[in-house]
Amino acid sequence: MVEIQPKRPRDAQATRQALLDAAAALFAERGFERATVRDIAARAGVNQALLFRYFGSKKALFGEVLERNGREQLKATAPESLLEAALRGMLLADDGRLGDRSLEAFLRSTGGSDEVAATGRLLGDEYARVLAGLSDREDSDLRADLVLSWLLGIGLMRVVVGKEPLASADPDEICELVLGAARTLLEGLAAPVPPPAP
Amino acid sequence: MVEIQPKRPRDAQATRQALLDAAAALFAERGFERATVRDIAARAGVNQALLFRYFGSKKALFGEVLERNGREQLKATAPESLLEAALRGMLLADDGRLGDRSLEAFLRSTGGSDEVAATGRLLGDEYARVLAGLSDREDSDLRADLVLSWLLGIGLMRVVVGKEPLASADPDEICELVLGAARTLLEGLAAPVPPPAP
DNA sequence: ATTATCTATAGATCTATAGATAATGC
DNA sequence: ATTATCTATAGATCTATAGATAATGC
Repeated sequence: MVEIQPKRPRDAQATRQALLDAAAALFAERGFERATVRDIAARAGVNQALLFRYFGSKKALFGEVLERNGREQLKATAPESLLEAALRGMLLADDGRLGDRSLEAFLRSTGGSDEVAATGRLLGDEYARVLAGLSDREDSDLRADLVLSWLLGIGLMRVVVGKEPLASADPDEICELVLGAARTLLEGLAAPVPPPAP
Repeated sequence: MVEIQPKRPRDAQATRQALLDAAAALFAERGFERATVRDIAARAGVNQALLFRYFGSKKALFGEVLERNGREQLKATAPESLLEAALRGMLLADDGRLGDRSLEAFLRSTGGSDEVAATGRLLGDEYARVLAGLSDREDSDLRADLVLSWLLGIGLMRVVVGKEPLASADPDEICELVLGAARTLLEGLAAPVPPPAP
């Protein structure tokens, strides 16, 4: 299964990028702790010492991976589409798709170290701020946090834990259930319990 | 900060229990990987070799911790109260409280190993089955999974990540927002968007 | 005599670094 | 000459085990 790597020309920039890509994939597959620097370097097809030369430490590399991918989606998506885009990105994580592997990497790494959690918190703040902008309620920040929590929880159960039937459920079906409830929560409609029909 | 341990009488049962308690606390604080067997044994006030004698391996100990605490709450709570009980249990996790530390342990350990995730899946199945019983919809199992995902996501963001304002929010306020939306989701009321008021 | 507990250590990792080697640009 | 890349290894863990020690029950 080991591909014969074509001799790569000396190119610091390309090596750096290869390390970032390999790290993104391995962190997503195994989480921070179980993805070793040797595995990452091997997948990138470069020597393990270069990882430290270009990123300083494994934690610093993780931070760059998370920021890079996360901010990409944030900048590329309009606020009112962010919720659906983030949810669909996560629901498709299993496929060969790239995209929001950073979220998966984060979910598999949270327990690992406080610095990992801190990196995730920064990104979470940005997502939540956008979501809060969709709400007019005075507690919009809290509501946004709850919606964001739901997104991450669904990713945790579906992708990391593999809980059935959620793990195999149709993305459209999940979106319909989740987006409806989430929008209701954000827009502050109190989702009143209707009087029992006779 | 190290307490002088009173000489403990030789008691295999008590030692086993002390290890379980220490493990529950440390797994919750640091997650599976970062809670070392030496730390656990030290907190229990016993020798590290006893952990292997009584539980076989660190993973087996983790499994027992998770099962013991999780099933306690499941058995002690009526189905219609489970959602609120689990949510409140998690919201109070920061306090000196014991209770549902197992959930925290799980959240901090998910990335760690597939066996850890598998243990969590078993427990999740039981919770979800109870929640699904509250719903009459044909997709009640999926709806229950989504509610359970929300619970875990909130725990992840509040306790592990420390996302503000969620981390410091009043439990009652969170319960009001979450329980309303979750019940709506379970009971299958489609949370219709009301027509815009003039 | 039984068995709970402890000592000592094997064996396997993993991150990170110091310094050698070799490909490029001038 | 510069600098991208590689070799070799220090140094620090951590889980798990084999076998010694010592407290209890008969």
